[in-house]
Amino acid sequence: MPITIADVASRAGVSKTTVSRVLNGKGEIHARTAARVRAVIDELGYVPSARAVGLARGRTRVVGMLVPALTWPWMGEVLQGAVDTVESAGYGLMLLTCNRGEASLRQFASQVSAKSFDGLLVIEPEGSLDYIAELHGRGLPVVLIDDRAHQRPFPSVATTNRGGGESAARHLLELGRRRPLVIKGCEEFGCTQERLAGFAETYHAAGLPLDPQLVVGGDFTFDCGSRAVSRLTEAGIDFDAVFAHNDLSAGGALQAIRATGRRIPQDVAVVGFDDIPYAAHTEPPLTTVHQPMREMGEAAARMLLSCFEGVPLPEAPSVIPTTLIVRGSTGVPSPADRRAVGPRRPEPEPFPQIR
Amino acid sequence: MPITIADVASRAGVSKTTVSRVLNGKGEIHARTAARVRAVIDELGYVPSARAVGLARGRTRVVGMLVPALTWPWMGEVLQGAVDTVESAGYGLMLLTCNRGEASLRQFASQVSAKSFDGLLVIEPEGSLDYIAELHGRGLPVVLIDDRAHQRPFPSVATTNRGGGESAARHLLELGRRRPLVIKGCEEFGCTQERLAGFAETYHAAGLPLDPQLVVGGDFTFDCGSRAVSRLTEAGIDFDAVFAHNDLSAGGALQAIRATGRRIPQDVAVVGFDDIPYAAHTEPPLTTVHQPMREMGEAAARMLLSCFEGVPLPEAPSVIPTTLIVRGSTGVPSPADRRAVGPRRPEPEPFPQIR
DNA sequence: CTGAAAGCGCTTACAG
DNA sequence: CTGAAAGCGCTTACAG
Repeated sequence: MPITIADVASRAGVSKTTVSRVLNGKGEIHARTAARVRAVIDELGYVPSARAVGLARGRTRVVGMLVPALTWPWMGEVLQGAVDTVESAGYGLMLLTCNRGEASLRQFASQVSAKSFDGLLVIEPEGSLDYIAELHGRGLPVVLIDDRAHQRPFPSVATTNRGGGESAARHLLELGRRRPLVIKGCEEFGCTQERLAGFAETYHAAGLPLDPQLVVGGDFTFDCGSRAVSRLTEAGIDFDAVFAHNDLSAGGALQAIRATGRRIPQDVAVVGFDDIPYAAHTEPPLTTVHQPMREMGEAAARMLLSCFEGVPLPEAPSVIPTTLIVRGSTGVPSPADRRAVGPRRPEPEPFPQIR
Repeated sequence: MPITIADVASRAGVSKTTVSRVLNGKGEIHARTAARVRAVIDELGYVPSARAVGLARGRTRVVGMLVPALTWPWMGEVLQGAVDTVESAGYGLMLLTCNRGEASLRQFASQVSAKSFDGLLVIEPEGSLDYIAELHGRGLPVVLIDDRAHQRPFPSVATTNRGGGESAARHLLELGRRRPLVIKGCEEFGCTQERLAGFAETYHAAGLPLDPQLVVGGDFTFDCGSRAVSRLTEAGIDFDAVFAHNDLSAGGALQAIRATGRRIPQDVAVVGFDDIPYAAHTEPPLTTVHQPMREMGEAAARMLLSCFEGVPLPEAPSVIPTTLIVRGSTGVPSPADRRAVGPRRPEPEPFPQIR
């Protein structure tokens, strides 16, 4: 009983062709006819069936978004950016995951084969990068939100992980810290390498190459941060700063340092990476490198949408810079205080993090 | 050039009808014929077009999920539960938001009219509950993840907000706390009322009705928690415990209490609500009422899917209980320690919260 | 057990 | 400026 284009046509006394033309603004139509058709459309509250339009036109007006996990702390921001952009353009966003092993990759592949979406947004496809590359090769529009795209020409959005590492190093150097401890992220992520490289090079250039003992492995968890600090402290290896590759591990470091009785930032200054909401609430609040997650989601979605409009996808990554956010863990006394250092300060975005 | 059912049919030397029957396992088919068709399907890697199947069958095999915001700390868990369940059933999950005012509600409405999905999962529709109710009335399968559904018969999944408040109260009573401060959530959420009611009744039943001065408004933010504590402290109003309606505001309370030099839990015991990952990392770690967000997402998705299979949606809410998680903020000495109290302890789920 | 044909609800040459 | 007809890729009575 849902109303169709045929209902509109007969009620307006025109053909379905004419209704379709009014709907899509194609072809010349007598103003009076168009007005009449529009009136009927409004009267009946007619909306074309997405299925039928999709079949006839060969596209779905749906964007797929493949994510590794929905529970990572910054994932909501990326998603929000992407979904806002996609919806504003009148598209839908289909959420896809393929982190439940082989079976779920098959699921994903069959969604692709079924042509359930016109293009794909992908966040850090760990195991599936090759498959994604193949899809891209076969003509499916794909935009990555990832760093590893640097390696091959691939449409993607990235941030300045290396630059972020540099800014953290410059900040700690300005504070006179000579022996920073680096707590790395998972090795398999490109961002880990970049953040380390930027940080290490800056210290090296300042005549203070990193002590290899002070560059320790981590896995982006709170626990890896606190363990790293405890281990070095027990081993009697000294450090006067910490650069952790994400905020969670920085938070772990913060707690472990305080547990040993050292003061932050006087004895040890701590810098994280990400700027998730948690960073503003540690004790003291965490200085960190802000990643523009929401903006990256928006930019990736915009790229994909304009590709649908015929704009070719750029092969070089679109890079949105990080920003150093200085808080108490490196020296600002008041917990409420917060200032940005660097070329651009992100808008004072509201983080709607209630409940 | 994508291959269609016609390609498979001609290559297998049968009609499209037969291919369709093999695909869908309908009707009697000669074993040999079926095998041949299946071989061709595999050989060609044929997957039916979702658009065409949708149009022919009148359903999309897509579930819509309407969320108020993607950046709330527990949203990822709900989403993960829903998407896992939906994908395992071979369905897709279309993410919808309508929090950008009137325009975005229209966007949503038009997705509904376009019949872009077969059913809808809805999380706490603040402004749109009436519209959702109307859609449900018109026959769109809808499952709510919300508490307010209690009020009208509506298929929904909820948790024991009242019971959670009770368990918090019992725990604090056992610890001998007689003057608890309650930091409420936003008034417009049903959960706020329920959590307060359960807590207040339990204290009342123990002969210790709450002091009205100690029940203060809040908005689920970190800041509202710290402000509430500071304000009462300055006013010289005494309390020996805090029950905050979410973990963020409990975290704020925690910091403010420590800032005044009082010890936790010796001087003030603190209990939160939600059990987001943050709760395990406060100083001291936060005792809190665990909400089964992922399970709620899964349950809601399962309800909707079985409705597609013909099982009628229950009008009474499906309730998944909360669990009290006891940590250092009410008395466990070691930060690593954690034990569950109550009828059911949630599985020791891995929170994949890396990066 | 199998197939020709109509139909799902649109769009788009093609013809006028 | 407008419409009849074919087509998008499937499913489903209907007939055999």
